[in-house]
Amino acid sequence: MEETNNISKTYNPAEFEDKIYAKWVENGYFHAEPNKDKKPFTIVIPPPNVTGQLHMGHALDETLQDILIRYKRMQGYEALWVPGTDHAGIATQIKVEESLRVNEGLTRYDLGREKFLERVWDWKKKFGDRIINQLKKIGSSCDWDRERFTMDEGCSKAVKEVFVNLYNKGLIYQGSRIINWCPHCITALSDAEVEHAEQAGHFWHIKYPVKDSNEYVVIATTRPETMLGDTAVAVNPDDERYKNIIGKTLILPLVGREIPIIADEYVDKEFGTGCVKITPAHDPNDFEVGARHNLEQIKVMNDDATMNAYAGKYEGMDRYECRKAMVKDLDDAGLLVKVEDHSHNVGQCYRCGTTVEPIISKQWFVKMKPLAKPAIDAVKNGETKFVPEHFEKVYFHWLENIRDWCISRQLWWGHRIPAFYCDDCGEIVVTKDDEAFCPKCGKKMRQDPDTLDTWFSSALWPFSTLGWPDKTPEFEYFYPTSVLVTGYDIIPFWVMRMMFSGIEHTGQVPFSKVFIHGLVRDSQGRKMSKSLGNGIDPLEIIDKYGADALRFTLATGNAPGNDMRFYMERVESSRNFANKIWNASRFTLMNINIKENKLPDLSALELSDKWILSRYMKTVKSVTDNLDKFELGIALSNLYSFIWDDFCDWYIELVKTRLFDKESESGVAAQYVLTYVLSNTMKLLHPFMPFITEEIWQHLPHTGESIMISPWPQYDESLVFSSEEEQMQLIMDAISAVRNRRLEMNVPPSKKAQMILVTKRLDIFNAGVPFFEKLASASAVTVTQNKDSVPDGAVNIVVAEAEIFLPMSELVDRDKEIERLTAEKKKLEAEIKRVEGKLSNKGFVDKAPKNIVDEERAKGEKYQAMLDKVLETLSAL
RNA sequence: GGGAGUUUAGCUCAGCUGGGAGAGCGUCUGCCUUACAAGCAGGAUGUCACAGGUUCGAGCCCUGUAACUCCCACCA
Repeated sequence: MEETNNISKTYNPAEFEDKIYAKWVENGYFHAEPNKDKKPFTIVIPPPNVTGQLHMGHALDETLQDILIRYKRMQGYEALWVPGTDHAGIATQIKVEESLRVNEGLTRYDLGREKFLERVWDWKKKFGDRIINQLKKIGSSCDWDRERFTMDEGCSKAVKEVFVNLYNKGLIYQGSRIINWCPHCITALSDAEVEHAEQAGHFWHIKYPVKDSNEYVVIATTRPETMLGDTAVAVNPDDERYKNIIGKTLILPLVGREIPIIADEYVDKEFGTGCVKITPAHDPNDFEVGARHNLEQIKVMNDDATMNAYAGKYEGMDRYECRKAMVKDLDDAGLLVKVEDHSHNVGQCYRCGTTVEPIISKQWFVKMKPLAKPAIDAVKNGETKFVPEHFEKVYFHWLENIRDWCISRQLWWGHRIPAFYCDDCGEIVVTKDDEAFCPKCGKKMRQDPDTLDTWFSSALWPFSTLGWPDKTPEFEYFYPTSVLVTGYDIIPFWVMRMMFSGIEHTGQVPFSKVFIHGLVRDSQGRKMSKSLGNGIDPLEIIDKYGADALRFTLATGNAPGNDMRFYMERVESSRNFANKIWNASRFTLMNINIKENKLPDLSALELSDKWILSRYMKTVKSVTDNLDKFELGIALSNLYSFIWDDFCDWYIELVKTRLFDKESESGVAAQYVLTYVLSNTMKLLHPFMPFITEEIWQHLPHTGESIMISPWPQYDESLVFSSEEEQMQLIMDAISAVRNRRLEMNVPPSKKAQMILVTKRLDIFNAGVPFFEKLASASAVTVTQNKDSVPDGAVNIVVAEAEIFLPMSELVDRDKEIERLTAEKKKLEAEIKRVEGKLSNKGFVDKAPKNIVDEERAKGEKYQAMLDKVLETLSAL
């Protein structure tokens, strides 16, 4: 990064972003090592799925993390950002199967497990690399030496360690229970992986005849096909209507099987007919009832939700086909009493949208209650804090209502379950070893064919990536991590599971802060999705507007945890901001010939210098404070207005005259201040817009290799000049007032005018003379205490502490002037009335803080003085 | 059926512990002022959803109402 003042005329991020990133990587600035002399600051990336490419939500997530990590790095922390990707079991397997089907007409079974997995690894390589490249384009300062993958060797080791430990503690068990089954993905799902959607359905009322009698009961069901697996009908024991038939036997229609009528508290007398068919193999409640009454469990479906042999004549039909056929048969048999419309919630697979089937199945589970408790406590006692805080409620709600976690998946892509079976004697061994021999008969054992829920490995990510279960120096130093940055939609899947896993396996919470952000939506507020085709590719935005503009857009105008809308006008305005910075820097470079970046002696500072330094210091403070509070949007908007309004619109304009005379003492001082403020402001902006700030910083006089490893600006009280700020404010207000009047009177800027400023505060306004000349189109300025020199009929402007006259009597329209002054008078009187109202309120004067009361008094005096002048002018007319 | 969030300028949104309503975009007026027309200067636009309450003082705190959004939920 050579030092030159030749900086291209227009802001063109494509010219330097990639080059700068390559330099950063080359110099190892992103790399972190355990370092006793520094405090660690650690973030592990929420690993993007290797299913495809990054979307705008990722861009937001990465931008926020990069802002935090760069900020802390500059503050002197040993800042580590661990990058990586997630194997995303179901999601990736579906993608690869789909591509196999479309491109080659093959299924995974055609290839076989081993060959299929090779294909998935190919896919992983391709998309994993693409994702890493996208991360780099955004500017992410990840430690690429520590890039991880949820199925790499280390993560696999951690997974086995955890599985075996939990198994040995009795916290992992195998059992036959009702789970959510996706017939399309052919696998079990956890509760979190099921989305519920309201669906229009029916309530079928069906007669079940009582054996050896003309009696019958009527049950109501939304899933008639499951009656093939009914093994009882239940009524409430207190239901008078049915008391006398408890214990009798029913003939299951269409099947002919005999089933008992049982009594169970579970049945709600008020709902439906008060009789409930019990299908223990296909419904979680019925499963419980069945268990209490020792009922047989008859599973009537295959894994793909077609009916099996227990369905008799319906065998081979799809579940919905079967439903239709059965309803018709029941109707034909006169057993269908009525059909009601009924909308109810149906579970759908979160990956493919297929309606899940609750089904009995032998799976592996994690016992959640003992793990949930400490995870709840850790947030309750503040060891881990959510930002914004209200997301803790979501977290608590999940953990407090949690049921055991089904972790086995009938997929090929994922961590193989480390359990081995002996086909001869049925012995089970759970081990970290890759193979096992039966402890009883010595025979080589068969490994469980299933894999683990993707989230099982993601749950270990904060420590598996740092070397756990080994006590590596990295683990010892960087763990627990500092902040987790993620979207609120992923709290139940991931945040919660990392929490209880971290506490259980490392004895420590995995992170002390959880910084939650919202979703990125399209311009109409809709979720960006493939099916709607409304997604915007972050890379396209970067190509066109630059990564800095994208980052600015994502980091601004939004409070933590809230969703945001993304649209091009916002990106354009971000790019315009970058362009503004670019040009202000170009101006600076064109006007300095100093070689050092330092401040001149305080004695050399002029009013405007003190003003901008003071404003700058306040910006340092607000940006730092807001970053510490995760208020990135506020921090950034403070910087925006400091740069654009204070630095560009005022300071640069104020010092132009001095800069024309580069060699003068005043000109040199201006160069130093200009350079100092710009360069340090670039530091404040660097976490948000890393590329442009580096590019500019490199061109300015500097010490050190890169802005990204330069120290974060410190707040320095000695550079806060409050009275100069106030003085400058009065001058600026006067300038604005003159500009306003001139525009009102249609005076072109090219027409200069004499200006007489009457004030009692010569000390304040004398310093403003050059500024009035430069910025208020004044040809000659007179600052005086009396009105003697004011010609008759001059244009009059009343401002705080002064009255300004422009001798342009030919432009003054007496009637209009009276009208304007009357309006002014009204306004001032209203203000005075408001202030007086407050001050005459005894409660206010007595109870309000003194500084507030004093402020009001001062305002009152100021407005009164202005009103007096307005009245004076008015009466003269 | 629970729970959360939102409601502020034409649009999109800020507004930190209560002390005279803000930004960006759009719009209107005037400017090619040699850093920037991706710009400069100036202007207009708000019963801060509604109704109560607390307070000297409420966009902000409390209660209730309405609308929208989201999450959770085994009434068959």
